[in-house]
Amino acid sequence: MKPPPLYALADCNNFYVSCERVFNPKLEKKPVLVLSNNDGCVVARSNEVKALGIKMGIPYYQCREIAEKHKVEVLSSNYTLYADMSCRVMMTLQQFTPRMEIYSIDEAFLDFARLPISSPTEYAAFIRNTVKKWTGIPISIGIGPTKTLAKLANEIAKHAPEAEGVFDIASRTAEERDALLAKIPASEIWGVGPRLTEKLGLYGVRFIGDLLRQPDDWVKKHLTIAGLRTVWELKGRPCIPLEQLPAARKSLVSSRSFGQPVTELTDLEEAVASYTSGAAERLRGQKLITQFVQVFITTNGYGREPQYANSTICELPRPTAFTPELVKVALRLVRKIYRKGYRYKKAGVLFTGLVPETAQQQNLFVPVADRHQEKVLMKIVDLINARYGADTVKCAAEGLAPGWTMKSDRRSRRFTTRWEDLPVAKT
DNA sequence: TCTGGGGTCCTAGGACCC
DNA sequence: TCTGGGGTCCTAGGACCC
Repeated sequence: MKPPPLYALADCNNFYVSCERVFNPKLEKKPVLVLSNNDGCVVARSNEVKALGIKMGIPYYQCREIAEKHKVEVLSSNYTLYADMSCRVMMTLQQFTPRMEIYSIDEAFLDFARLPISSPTEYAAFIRNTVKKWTGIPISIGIGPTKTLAKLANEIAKHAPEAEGVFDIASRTAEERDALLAKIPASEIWGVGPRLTEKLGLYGVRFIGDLLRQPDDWVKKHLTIAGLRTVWELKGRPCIPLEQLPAARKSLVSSRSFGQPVTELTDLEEAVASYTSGAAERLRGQKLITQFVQVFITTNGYGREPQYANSTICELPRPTAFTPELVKVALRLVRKIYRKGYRYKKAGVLFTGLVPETAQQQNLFVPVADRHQEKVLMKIVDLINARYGADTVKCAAEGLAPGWTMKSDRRSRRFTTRWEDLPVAKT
């Protein structure tokens, strides 16, 4: 007999803040927030910061005053550190189930259905303690018969103090579950964002209970097929399967806002060359090659100044991950769309039509031997940059001392991935 | 003054074809 | 005044996620 489906969602609490605290215990119990790239927006908040009413995603300048008043520790994001910590958490979680989906940098779904356990709640509590002990990262775990319900259970686990970080919605009776869902705002549902919340509100649908009372065809009409799946999941009917293998990537983008507005083509060229080079390195890291290169540039959409945004795309004669070729194409594209007289805020490069490097088509006009040389060259460049630090070797087109780089004034050290940055226990 | 980056999926509408 | 119908493919835009 097939056991009934049971999913656990493990979610790291305030993940980036927790990573920082592992290596800087002085931050414990203090208000801490982490900013996005370019020190632009708030992307992680400790509970103390949440209590101050500082909202997720807002631009930092809108909360600087209150942050300074309450002596909030403000940090730039350190993605190298977070990615490595994420890896440790995921490896730990992996010990507890043969079937797991890494959903994001700080979340994983664990299949609990086939495990020889008598109490999912106790098992989850054990997992939670182990992750904390092995990695230093606090997590919460929600358990449910579908992924959407496990997500919701996780929210409950995080906010109900008596839950102690674990909540199992599957073990509740139908009445208990209905009573619980009736009081939760529809905006908390996985897959319901601000737009849909507003739209639902117009129809008087404010709580999950309201939504579950709507007939299927009403849901499909107003929320599309994705919304209908969500509603079925909320009713306990699994529609979103566990994805153990990450889906094949379809696109890869590298884009940045500039620390200061850029007006000159030469600066844009350097930025685009640099993003292209970084994107190409990631492409190779995933053993992919790209068929299309797209470049986009844009002025600051928030400002009142004259606006301009454009993008253009080029199909390559054959898919590749060879940096010099990609940079050459990207530079041609940025020159094509550049217009003098604007203050540019952001540029980016998008690779689409990705295929595995092993699936490469032969091309009559490009000798196989040349391609082999390209591959060897890129491999050596990647090795050097991995060992001696990013940008030890790079294209001249990327510039030497660019003035357009992003702000990152308060970044912590790369404690776990650079020898020079190893934490010092005592000096 | 200051507003992130990197993804996916769905739909509507136009182009095009027979 | 009348002005086909139905299918596919592609793209842009909108919505969501973290």
